[in-house]
Amino acid sequence: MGYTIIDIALRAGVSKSTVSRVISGNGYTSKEAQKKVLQAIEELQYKPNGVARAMVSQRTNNIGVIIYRQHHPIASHPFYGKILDAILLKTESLGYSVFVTTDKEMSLKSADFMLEKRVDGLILISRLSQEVIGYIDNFKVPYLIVNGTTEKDDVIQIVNNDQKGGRLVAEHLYELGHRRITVIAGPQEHRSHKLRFTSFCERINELGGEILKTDIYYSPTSTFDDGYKALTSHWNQFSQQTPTAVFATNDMLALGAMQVLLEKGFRIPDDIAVAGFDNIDYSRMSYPPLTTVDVEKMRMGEDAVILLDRLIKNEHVSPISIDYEPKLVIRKSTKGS
Amino acid sequence: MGYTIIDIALRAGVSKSTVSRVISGNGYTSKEAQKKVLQAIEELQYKPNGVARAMVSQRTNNIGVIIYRQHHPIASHPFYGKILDAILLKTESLGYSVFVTTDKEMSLKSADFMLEKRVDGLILISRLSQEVIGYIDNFKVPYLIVNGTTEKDDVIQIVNNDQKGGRLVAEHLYELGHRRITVIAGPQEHRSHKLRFTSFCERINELGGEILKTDIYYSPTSTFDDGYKALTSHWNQFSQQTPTAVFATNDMLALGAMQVLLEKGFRIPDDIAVAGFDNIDYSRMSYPPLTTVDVEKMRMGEDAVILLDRLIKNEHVSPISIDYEPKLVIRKSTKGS
DNA sequence: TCATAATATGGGAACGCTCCCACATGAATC
DNA sequence: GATTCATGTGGGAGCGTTCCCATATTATGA
Repeated sequence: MGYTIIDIALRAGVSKSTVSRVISGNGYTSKEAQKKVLQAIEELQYKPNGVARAMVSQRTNNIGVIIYRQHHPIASHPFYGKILDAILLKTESLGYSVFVTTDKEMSLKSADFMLEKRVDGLILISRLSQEVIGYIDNFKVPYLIVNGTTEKDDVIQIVNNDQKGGRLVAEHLYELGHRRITVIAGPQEHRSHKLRFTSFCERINELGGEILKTDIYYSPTSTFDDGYKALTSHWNQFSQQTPTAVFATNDMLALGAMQVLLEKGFRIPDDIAVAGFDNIDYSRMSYPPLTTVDVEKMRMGEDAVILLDRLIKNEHVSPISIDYEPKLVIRKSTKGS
Repeated sequence: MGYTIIDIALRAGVSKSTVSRVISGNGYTSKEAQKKVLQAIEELQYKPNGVARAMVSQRTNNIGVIIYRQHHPIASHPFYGKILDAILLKTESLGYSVFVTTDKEMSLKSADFMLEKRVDGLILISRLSQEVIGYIDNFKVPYLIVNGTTEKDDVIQIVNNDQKGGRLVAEHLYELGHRRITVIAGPQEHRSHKLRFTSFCERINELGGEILKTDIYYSPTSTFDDGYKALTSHWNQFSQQTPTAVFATNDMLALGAMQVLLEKGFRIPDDIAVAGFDNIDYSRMSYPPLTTVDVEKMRMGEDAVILLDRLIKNEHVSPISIDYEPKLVIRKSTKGS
């Protein structure tokens, strides 16, 4: 294998303790010793062994990210992938390495993986099962949850204010004069979809409008294809009493629905307006670009890392739950220029 | 901290050696001892310490993935993110955990990170600088390169056959009767963009056509916005001698260009056809859906893991370079239904 | 000049595991 | 009855660090 601290010590003519001190910067070392050690390190291209370090220091400087996945997409997911990006960026600056795992329903395997590898902390993304969370909670590893929920009330949770977002879309569409609105509601077990959906409907009611039961299309999953199917499978009904707007609880569903409408020859937004939620990258790339609600994905990931770092360092972390103000992003799918 | 193998030994009334044997399954153990040990493990919720294991076995069961990034997007990148997804999926089944890092130009830091963490192997994605590759090559860590290149000829490289793909698009557009084609050429330092671009032009020439120098718009980067800018910044010129087709060396550029065309009121494909390359998820979600060349992103990631695993286990790996047959995916952006 | 502090260095234990070796038992073989 | 072999067990070294402690040297101040 590679060189060890002892090889460096031998070559520099000092003890391994001195080498250790030079490398870590802890304790006293003479300029002379420093020079010799540094030179030896350079010559041998020595890299400290992180495993051995972790062994004695009881700190791996690794954090684990577990992303729940229902089916395939994980890292490349336009929403979770962004959060992951932010995590990767932020951890780098704090000196952590990141283990990324994904988790299928009910599996404790990914958690075990992380626990055995002894990460310093864990970031759980999306709706992991309570079983998994409970399991992780059993070990004393610090962790927090991003865009998911748990009954445990002492766990940091980072979420978007989805109620507020749902209301923003409702107000926007209502102001534009839409009175008959079709809603494509994503998986209602999922906190975000549920909140977006219910707050949207409530706000419409408050404003004096109404969402008809028959205008609500539920979708058990929330992909582009689901959005596409939601409209095509209800097409007869939909086309007979064409609403003037469609709201989907995330952008993917909205984009799928929009493709159906475009294929059928509807002009957007003249014939029908479409709005989504998440402000994923692709929402602005469609034609027309999609009106949506911006969720601060990057900030979620960043804050997750910052807070986890505090948790790991045993510093006090006061707010147990963080949520971000969503922002309505008006594009041409609801309002032509 | 948590329990150790000694706690288990004490509780089960055996020696730590026996516990170790039960856990690993190596060596002889009596049914009786097994039962006692397993029970103790269960009762204490013991998890073997991966760090200590790695220390003695000299195997961490971790592999590192370094993705080159020019600017921001990394994990969420529609192309590299997919490869990462496949890596994550495949490593799980082989028992590895994955460190993910990103690398800015010229930075050796991420490599150092991985090296110090003592990963068993490395997957390098995209065009990492030769400096970084050379640096990694210095240490004896097994590694391979996905969708990138190096001068070293003993390094496994997994790539798409971009020449073939470029030719496929050329043939498709030529067959459809397009004789005046605008090409948006992504960063030419990048192997893929260069090969796609040159092979496309060559094939057009072979077929008897010609790509005019003035119809080539170079773009130093390859995002949606770059595609958008490529057309808007050349708009006067472009609109005067409108070509009948646009080919961009990746889907993002193509989608950006397509948005400009749609904004300007062009009908696609009737007025102008558009083709991209990569078959990213979003290529089929645009309207009209984008004709493109499918690159087997998932397979690239999967094969990378399989081969790296062999490398790590010191098994023989014969083909030094793998490339995949690209497949033309014809959608409505070139051929209306 | 002698205590005291600051600076500098080396030795050795410890982290939690694996694996080698020594040893003990009982069955099988000669 | 002695020798071999399969089965089972425990002790101890070692993986490459960090960190504590002991010790040595030099500087500081009465």
